Amino acid sequence: MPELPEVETYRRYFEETCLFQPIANLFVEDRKLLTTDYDTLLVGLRDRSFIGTKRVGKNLFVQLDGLPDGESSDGLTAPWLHLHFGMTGDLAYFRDVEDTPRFARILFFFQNGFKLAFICPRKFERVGLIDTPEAYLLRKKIGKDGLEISVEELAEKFRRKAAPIKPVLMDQATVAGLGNWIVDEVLFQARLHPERRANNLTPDEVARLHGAIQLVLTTAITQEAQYSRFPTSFLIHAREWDSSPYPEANAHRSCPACRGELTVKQVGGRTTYFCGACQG
DNA sequence: CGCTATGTTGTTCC
DNA sequence: AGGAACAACATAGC
Repeated sequence: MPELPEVETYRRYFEETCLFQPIANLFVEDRKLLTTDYDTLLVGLRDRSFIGTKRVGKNLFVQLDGLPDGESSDGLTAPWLHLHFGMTGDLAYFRDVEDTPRFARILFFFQNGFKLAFICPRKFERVGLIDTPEAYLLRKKIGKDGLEISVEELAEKFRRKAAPIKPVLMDQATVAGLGNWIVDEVLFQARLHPERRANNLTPDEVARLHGAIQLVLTTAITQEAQYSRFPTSFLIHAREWDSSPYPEANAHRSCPACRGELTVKQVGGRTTYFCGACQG
């Protein structure tokens, strides 16, 4: 699930549940999930509290109390926790042990008895301490957030990209937060073929694309990324991850605009849904 | 059993 | 050098 709208939903959930409670302990099932070694992470978290959150693209940053932003007095601590949800990550805040969700491979124990589970079904998720979100984003070459980028900035990113527009939009350096299904939805809403070359788009097409990014992201966040609640004009329903007992039927779901048959093919190495008629 | 998967990264090849 | 293509990662679910 975790593209930008899901991570934004997790961020709000985290803010509502986990702030201003000292941390007592930490459980990590598999240290491969950590980007900071376990002992350093435990020392950095214990007796501290989360005091705020920030999100850029699919990255969630959580600020810890006790140290000024970006400073590390003893070399063992850092003031921000970074979480990346991979393909299947999720959060769950709970108190009773019997409510521990499946795949809760990382647990933060608060001193008030509540716990935060970082649910990691496929172990593609990552957690660790960082100095500052800004330094992390720079190091990882992550571009502007999808909700923040301007049409001019987007056009500039496309200017020298000969690749198909789909992988260019998937690249977090172009714009942060768009993943496979959102890019398909954005291209459908903008009525652009996923294999159009990024540097061949007209200014009007770039403007449409920018508008579609805003539309899809804001719609998804408003619905808390519950796909079934999205407007019927959205292509997402052709995927229907949660409700289709017949996968082969999905590939032949019709276009929400013209009711023509959808095309399903690999573009940029990912399964891509589009309407050849509407997105010609 | 075989296939696919919402993401990122490292390698290889131009 | 820079970019594009693709395999690999680890596991679940169908």
